[in-house]
Order: sequence, then C-alpha cells, then structure tokens
Amino acid sequence: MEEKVRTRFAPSPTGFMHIGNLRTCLYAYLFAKQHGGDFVLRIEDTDRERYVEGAIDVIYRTLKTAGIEHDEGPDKDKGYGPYVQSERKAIYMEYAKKLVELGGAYYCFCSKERLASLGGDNEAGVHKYDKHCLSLSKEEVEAKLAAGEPFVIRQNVPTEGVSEYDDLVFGHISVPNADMEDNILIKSDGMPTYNFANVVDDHLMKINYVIRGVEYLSSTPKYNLMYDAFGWERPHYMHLSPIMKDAQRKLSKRYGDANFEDFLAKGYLPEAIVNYIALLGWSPKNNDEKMTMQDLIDQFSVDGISKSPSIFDETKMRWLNGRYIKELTPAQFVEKARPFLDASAINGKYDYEKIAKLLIPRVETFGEIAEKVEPLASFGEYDPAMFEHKKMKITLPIALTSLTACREVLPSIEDWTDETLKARLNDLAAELGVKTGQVFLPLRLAITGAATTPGGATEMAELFGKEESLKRLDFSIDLLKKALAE
RNA sequence: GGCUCCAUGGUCAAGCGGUCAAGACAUCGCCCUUUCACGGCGGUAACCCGGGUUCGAUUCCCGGUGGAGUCACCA
Repeated sequence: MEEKVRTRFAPSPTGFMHIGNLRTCLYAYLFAKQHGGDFVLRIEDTDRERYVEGAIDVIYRTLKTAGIEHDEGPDKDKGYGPYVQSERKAIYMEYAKKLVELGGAYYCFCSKERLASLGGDNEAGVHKYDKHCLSLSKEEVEAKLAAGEPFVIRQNVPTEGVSEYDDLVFGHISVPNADMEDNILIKSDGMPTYNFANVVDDHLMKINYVIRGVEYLSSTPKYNLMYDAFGWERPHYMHLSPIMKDAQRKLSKRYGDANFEDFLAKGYLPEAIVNYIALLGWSPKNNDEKMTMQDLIDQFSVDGISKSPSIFDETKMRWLNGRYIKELTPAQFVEKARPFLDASAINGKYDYEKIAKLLIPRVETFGEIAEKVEPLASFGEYDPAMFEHKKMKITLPIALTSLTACREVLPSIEDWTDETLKARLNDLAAELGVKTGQVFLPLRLAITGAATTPGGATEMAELFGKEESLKRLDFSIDLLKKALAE
C-alpha cells in the first residue's frame, strides 16, 4: 500500500519571504496536494543569531495571501509537534546521543583555535576536520563531559567509498565519502544544526518527499548516512534549481529585489505572482500559461521541472499580471486597486468604477495607475498647437469648426453616456461631411487638454459629466479662437 | 581549487535518434483606431565547441568551455 505523501516547507525566520523560497514552498504544496497528501509548515530557527522578530508572521501572511494552505504547522498541531525547532531542542540531543551510540556520530572537544590551525591546507583555503576526537576513548569522553568541557557532536562520515541516491529531478547522484566532512550536528550551545535537525524532524514528522533547493543536492548523501545509521527509511528527494537575478547572480533577499510582499506593493495580484513563479523552472504539458492554483495542482509533474537555473523576468510576470487584471470586473478592480486609486492624483474624484473600466485594458500592474490617471487630474492652459494633426488632416480652423458644432449639439443630450455621445457625434461627423476622427479627436483634446489620455473623447466626457465637459469645451473654444486671432 | 550538477532564440521553455527545432514574454512591421492602450495578423531570432557511436545526432558517450551549487558551531 502506498504511503500517504507528506511534504514540508521549512523556512528559517530571517526576514522576508523571497520568490525563490516561495517557489520551493509552492512546489512542495502542489506535490502534496496532487497526491492527496499533507503539506507541513515547520519553522527552522535553530540559529538564534539570525532570528528576526516578526519574520514568522511574514511567513504566515505570505502563505495565506499566496493561497497556500498548510495542513500542519505551529498553529495547527496534528500530533507531530512542536513544529518550531527551537522548541525541540531536547529531542535532537536525545537522538544525537543515540547516534553516538550507534557509531554514526561522536563527541568533539576541539577548540576554535585548533580548528583554525587546520585551515589553509589547499588552494581554496578550505580545511576539513581531521576526526581528531574520534579516537577519544569512552572513558576520556565521559571524563571531559563530567568536567563540563564544552563540546559539539559531529557526524562520523566514512573516509572511503561512495554514497549514492536517486533524486527525482536530477537523477542519480553519487558523492565520494572522502569529500564529505564530519559536520557538526549539535552545536556547543546545545542546538542542532540544519544538518541534523532536518533529518530528525523529517523522520519524526513522517516527511517522505523532501523538496528543497539544489544547495542540498550534494550534502544529501550525508543525511542519508544518518537515516541509514538510525535504521530509518530514506525519503525521496526533489531538488530545485535556483531562480537567478541574471546569469551570474542568484535572486536573494540580499539584493532586496525579490520579496513577495514588495511585488504586492507594486500592484501585482498574488495569483499572478504564484502563477508566474510556478512556471519558472517548471512547464506544463500543454501551452496554457495562465493557470489557477487548482490547475497547478492537477498538472504539476516532476518531469516538467527543469534542472538548470532560471532567470527571473519581471517583464513576463507583468504581462501575466495584465492578463489577470483584464479578467477583473470594474467592481473587482476597484476593490483590489483602491489603495492605488486613493494614492493617485484623482483621489476620490470621479466614479472609480468608470475609471476602472478605462484602466483595465491599460495597466499591467496597479502601480501604473498613478501615471495613467495623471492627465485626468487637472485641466487648464495648454498649447493649442496640439489640435493640429497631419494624418487626420486637422488644422486649427477645422478643429474650431468641429468644436463649435459639438458645442451646439451637446447641450441637448440628456443621456450623458459614452454610447449615446458616440452615436450623436458619429451623426454629427456625417452631417458636417467630415471623417469621424475630425470630430472626436479635437473634442477629446478640448475637454482633457492632454495629448494622451486613458480613453477616447466620449469616454472622457462621460467621466467628467455634462456640466464639466461643456465648461471645458467653452474654455478650449476660447483658447482656440485666441490662437487663431494672432 | 576539490566535489556535485547543469547547458535549445535576449528571457521562460517544448523536444526525449529522423521535426521546415513548438509555444509564451520581449522586440520589429502591418491592420484596427478619436490619443494611449486592448485586440488581430505577420517577421527577426536558438540547439556552446570538438571528437566519437549511428544510415542519421539538438537528442546517446567522452573531452573542452561556460554557468550553478557545495566544501561553516548558516540554513
């Protein structure tokens, strides 16, 4: 019988949640859900020096808005807790001692100084621990322990042979044992290192599919050695290539350029971000790129995961975000973009839903709202030369004729909407015997005073309302007359 | 530097011995058009190099080159 799939996301609370981390989390979630399994959240805070206050809240918040729901975690204990490593200290020590008894680890009392003297013995200046304390007899160890000497516990890695395993995405991996160091499992402060904690926790929490970054690809044999020493069943592994900022640099929080919440602040929709990062390093069988979380769960597959690093392309994410925005109704747009609308120059002015209708096909992120809406915020003196339009064959006199005709016709219109206005203006163009553009273009310019606007003449007119539109029209006709008189 | 891994257009990527080497983003051109957009149509653009294996290599093997990861009392 197949074992229930259990995956986990195990971030360390060191600050913000960056995109690479989120993608790892997403894949672990997708894999678990696809197989009807459990997705566990575990907090790896064994390094108290890197701990950042509030970081755990960021993790919860990110998961929630990204639409990733964990089945278990510090806030949902299903019997495998605690799910925060700092609260499991005693557990690690217990298992470390067990591993020592089993011969898979040993106590080490070497001083920092002695360790430092081991360094620099090759070109890269890399040193390897010499297993000095492995030769200590049981009595010597007991004596040192009794004397209260500070100690660490190291893994005892064989010096010969090769360790191998099969990775779900990278295939067969084999590493010479001689290249692996006797890493520290328990630090002198009694806390475990990642090397040890992840093995113990994954086993105790019954994690059978370990999904994480490639940085662990070559150290995984060491973890397997521990599973073997304990007599535990090894989990399946799925390592993921990094997301890069460019060909050389990895995307990281160090550059402060890839935090999930930063993208939210720039006006990206969480669904779009999740959709985009799912596609970075994985591709579906078909060519549909816009996918919901459910689509992702259904279609996720290990063989679609790529082995090489992928460069993060914000331009493409913008495009995808634009597609999501285009599917929003004006009401939904307003709901989601309200903070951006309020922060723009039109704050509170005009009907937001009407603005939304104009903005939906014109912005790819909410962050672009401010600039799009800027020309609508004010009206005043402008250069009448703007009315000249070669391609449309519009000169200042022609513009004046059109505007004057508009001024006569418009006041009688009761239903001041885009559709009605458009119909009437089309008729007007026919009556005047001119191209429609020769009426619409001058009118748009006349009531907006701006060369480019997010919408046409009649849309702008509807937005401003009848009274304001006519007022502006009068202003522009005067401006044009003055210009022609000179 | 040792070890592990990777290598298709500018970017994300299909491909898994025989294809005119998909698709998407970006870019360019045209159409639509009342500006800006949306939309539609079309174009430019790729198998890192050198050896093998094979009737035939982007695909398999080896070497080179390039890139990533790792070599911590960080994860």
